[in-house]
Amino acid sequence: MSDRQQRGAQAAEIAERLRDEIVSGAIEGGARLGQDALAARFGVSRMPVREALRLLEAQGLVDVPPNRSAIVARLSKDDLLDIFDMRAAAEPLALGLALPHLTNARIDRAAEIQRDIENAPLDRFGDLNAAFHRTLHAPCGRPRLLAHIESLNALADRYLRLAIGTMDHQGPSDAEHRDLLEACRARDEARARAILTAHIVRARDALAAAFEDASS
Amino acid sequence: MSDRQQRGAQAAEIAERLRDEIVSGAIEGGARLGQDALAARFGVSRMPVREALRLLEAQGLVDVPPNRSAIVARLSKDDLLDIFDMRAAAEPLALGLALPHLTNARIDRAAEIQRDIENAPLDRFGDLNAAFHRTLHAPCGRPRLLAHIESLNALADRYLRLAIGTMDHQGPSDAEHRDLLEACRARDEARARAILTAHIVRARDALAAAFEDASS
DNA sequence: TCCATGTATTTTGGATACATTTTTCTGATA
DNA sequence: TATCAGAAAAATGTATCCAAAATACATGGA
Repeated sequence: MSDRQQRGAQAAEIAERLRDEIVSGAIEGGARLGQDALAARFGVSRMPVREALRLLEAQGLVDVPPNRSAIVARLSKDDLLDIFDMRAAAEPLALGLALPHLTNARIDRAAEIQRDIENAPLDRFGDLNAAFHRTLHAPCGRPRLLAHIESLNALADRYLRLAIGTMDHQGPSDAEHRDLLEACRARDEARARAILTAHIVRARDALAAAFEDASS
Repeated sequence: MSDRQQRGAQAAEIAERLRDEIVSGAIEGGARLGQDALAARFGVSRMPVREALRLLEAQGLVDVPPNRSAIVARLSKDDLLDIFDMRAAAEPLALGLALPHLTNARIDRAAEIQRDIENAPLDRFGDLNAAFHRTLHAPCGRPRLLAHIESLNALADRYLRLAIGTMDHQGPSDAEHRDLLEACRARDEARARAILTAHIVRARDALAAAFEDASS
């Protein structure tokens, strides 16, 4: 860990870098994550590596069976449905709670991120999309709920990256984002929640179809 | 760890015992969980203790600040709302997904647990209540969703134990459970979800009121 | 009396070392 | 050739050791 910040942050740093590699697909599902190999790679002992693996396990990105090497969680259609249905339950809740505290300035910030999404390269879509929704959800003031949503988004990103480019997801998504912003500006909670739910459900179905194609 | 099962299970065992003590209130919010003290108490080194604390942190039961002692998460009304609103989002989803796969035999098993609830002493309510709902949710076939709900139930139990006995929660809860079973027998998804949502929201409000009283 | 500063103690984070389990490799046998 | 047994190798789980950080405490000053 060349640029390690300070004592007590190594595990978090390792976890973050591994998470990026897993989410981006650089490490594929089913890959073995040996503690020794990771320790050597990051230049630390196995101890912080173990903590990092536990963190990733708690987020559902790796599986850590006792006495065996950690394995990157495999992708499956059932898992995809599991994740996206949880998002469809959690994110509208956060949005609805945030709406009364949502300032116009913040909505403008989200709109700016949406403009970035429409211009930036595809491989940045995951990050920017998460930032867009996070901007709208944050004022809900529910730390556990927000952490849960972040965790789900990391899981969802793996499926998104698989399918992105192979399908026309962008067009509908951009339109839905703009509708969502409009409903937020009008402070129309019911409509905003409905749009967000439909947004996630549509993404779920599109990705599920793309995943089936890719698996066959 | 006198009765430790086998290599690799110590951390999980310690976490489970600590979780029971935290949920039951034997250890109060804000209490310091020093690694050395816990290691001595369980007769192991600090290493499995550290893993156990990480597990509990992932479940939201303890806070582990860097370079400082872990402390049991404090209870607050905001946290209570956070937890119960997430339950109200997640559990009806699981129930709705489970309903098509729910057998009459399983509904009968849930009804039996409900009878136990009505007869058993109050301090068993948390466990039995969780078992009741788990029985109805399990057939949804969504491992992540079910794990999420279990985790939320552990957090919710802390608030339940605080208020139980000081309020008349049992009567309404029993009636709602019976209504829920009836809706399940009729395979009426919309009604079952509505009852469950109302059940959780009512518990949330009752506990929030009881918590405010206790805090004042 | 209260607050600030410096020191000593306590406690955590990480590295190293050892024991146990799992995995892999070898070789014999059907 | 395929399969199974056993041994060697590798990897994990735990204990112990050392260093860094935080807390507690004592001392001195306003």
